[in-house]
Amino acid sequence: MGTSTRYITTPIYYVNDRPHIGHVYTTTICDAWARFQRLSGHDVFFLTGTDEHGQKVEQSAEARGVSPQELADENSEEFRRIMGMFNLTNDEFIRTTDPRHEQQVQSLVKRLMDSGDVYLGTFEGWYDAGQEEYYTDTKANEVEFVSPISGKPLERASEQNYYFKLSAYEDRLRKMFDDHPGIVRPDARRNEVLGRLREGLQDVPISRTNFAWGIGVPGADEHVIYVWIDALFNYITALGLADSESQWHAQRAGYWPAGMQVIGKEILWFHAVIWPALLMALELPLPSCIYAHSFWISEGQKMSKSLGNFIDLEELQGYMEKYGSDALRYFLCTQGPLGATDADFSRSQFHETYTTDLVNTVGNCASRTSAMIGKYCDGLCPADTGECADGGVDWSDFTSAQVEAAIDSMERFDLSGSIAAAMTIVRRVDAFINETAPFKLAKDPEMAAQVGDILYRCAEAIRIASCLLEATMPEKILELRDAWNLGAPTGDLRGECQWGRLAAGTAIEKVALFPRVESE
RNA sequence: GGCGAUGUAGCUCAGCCUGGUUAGAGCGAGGGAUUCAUAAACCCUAGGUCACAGGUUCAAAUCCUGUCAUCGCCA
Repeated sequence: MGTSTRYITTPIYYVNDRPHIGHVYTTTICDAWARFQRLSGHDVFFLTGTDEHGQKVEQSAEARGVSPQELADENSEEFRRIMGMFNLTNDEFIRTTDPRHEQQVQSLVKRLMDSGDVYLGTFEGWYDAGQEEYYTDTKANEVEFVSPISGKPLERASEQNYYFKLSAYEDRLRKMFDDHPGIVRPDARRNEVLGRLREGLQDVPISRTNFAWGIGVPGADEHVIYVWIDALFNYITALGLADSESQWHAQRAGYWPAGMQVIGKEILWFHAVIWPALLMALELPLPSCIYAHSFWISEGQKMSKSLGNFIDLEELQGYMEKYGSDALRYFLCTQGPLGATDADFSRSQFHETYTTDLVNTVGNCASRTSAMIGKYCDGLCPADTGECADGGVDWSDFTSAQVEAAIDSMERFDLSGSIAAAMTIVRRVDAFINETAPFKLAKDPEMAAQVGDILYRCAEAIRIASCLLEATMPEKILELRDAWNLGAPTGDLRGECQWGRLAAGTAIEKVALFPRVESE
C-alpha cells in the first residue's frame, strides 16, 4: 500500500465557549484517526483551532472590560492547553485572528465578489432595536410586532449586506449528493440535508454592519464578514490555499481536499451545504466526507447550563487521574455518539467499560500470557515450532482478517468497529488459552515445546492487536512495547501486523497494563 | 404546525426491507467449575405483553392504519 496524504479537520472552536467534553470528544476521535493513519505510513495533516470573531466575542469582551483580542487570546489559549492535556497531536492550531488567515479570507471573498458569487443586496425586515436583531415576517406577526424582550414596537428597517449566491448552487449540490452519497455522514444526517434542500435555497448574507469585531469586506470596511464564513475558510487558509506565495501554501497545499471533516450535528447545514457551495464557487475540489457526530448526554440527561451537569475539563481530568488518559480515549472512541443518536456519559458505564474491556480483557490477557512466558519460558519469547495444537485457529489468516477489518473500519471512520476487530483478536487469545490449557501442559516437562508453541501464538496475536489499538491508547501500548521489547512503530502497520514478526528469544516482561479501579 | 426517525431482556442494541423452527448478542445479575492471570478467562441460567390498539394473513416483532412516548430537522 502506497503512502498518501490524509487531511482531517475538527471544527474550530468558538472562543466564547468554555471547553467541555464536546470539544475534547471531537478532537480525540480525530486524533485517534490521525494517529492510525500515521501508523499506517500516511502523510497526515490534522488541523484544529479557534474561531475568534463575531458579535458575541465583542460583547463578552466589552462586558469584561477587555478588548476582543485579549479575550480571544486568553480563551484560545484555554483550547490550546487541552491539546496537550489530552494527548492530542494536531499538526496546526489555527486562529481566525491570525493575520495569515485574515488576509486569505479577504482574498477569498474578493474572488467571490469578482466572480459574482457575492453581491451587495438589501435586506428589509422587522427590527428589534434593543436586541439588534431582525425577525422574519411570520415571526414578527407571531409576536404582534412587539419585541418579546423589551416590549417596544418592532421597526420596519432595512440594511445592505453582502450575499452569497447559494441559490445558484442548488442543482450542483443535488448532483453532489447523487454522485457522492458518502459526502455527508451518517446517512440520517444526509437525509436531513436532502430534506431541507428540497425546500429550496435562499442566498445567505455573509456580512454584518452592526458590530466591528471581524474581518472587513474588501473595499467595504463598514461591513464585517459574517463569522461563519470567516470560520469555514479556516480549513483552506491553514493550507495557504488563498496565498500561493506563503510558506503554508508551499508546505501544505497538497493536503487539500480533506479526507475527513468532522463536525458536531449542530453545524451540519453550514458544512454540508454552504461549505461545499463555497468551494464550488471557488472552483476548489470538495472534501471526501463531512462526518457529523451526535452529542454526549450526561448521566441520562441532556447537558445544560441550568442543570449544571456539563462534563467539563475538571470532570474529565478526574477520570484521567483515576483511570488514565488512554482509558478516557478508549471510552470516547468506543462508546461515543458517532452515529445519529446521542450517547450517554455515565460514571457507571465508564467504569464498566474500563473494567470489562481494558482490565479483564486486554490487560488480563497480556498479563496471563506474559506471566506464563515468565514461568515456563524463562521470560523469553518461545519459538514458533508449529507443533502445538492450533486450537482450531489458523492464526495467520485469522489475525490478518481482523487487521484488514480494523483498517477498513478506520477508513470509514468507524472507530468502534476498528477497535472491535482488535478486541476480537484478544478475546480469541483468551479462548485459545482456555482451550489448549498451556498451564496444565506445563506440568509435564515433555510438553515444554508445545507449551512454548502455544505461548508464542498468544504473544504474537496480542502484539498484533496492540498495533491496532495503538492509535486509541498510545501510552499503554507504548508500555507494552517497552515491556515486551517490541520496538517502535515502523510506519507500515500492515507489515507490522504480519503473523510471525515476533522474534523468538525476545525478552518478555510481565505486564499489568490496566490496574483495577475500585468503583464508587 | 410540517417532514422524518425511534420505541425489542436491568442497560446498549441486532432482527423488521425479502412475514413462518422454542425472539437473539454484548454488558450487568445469579449459580458452577478452574487457577496461567489484575477474585481475571471458561461453563450454565436469566422466563422480555417485541410501546399501545386495531387490521391484513393459514401465520406478524416483521406488512397496513390509528394512538401514545421520546428524539431530530424545519416553521
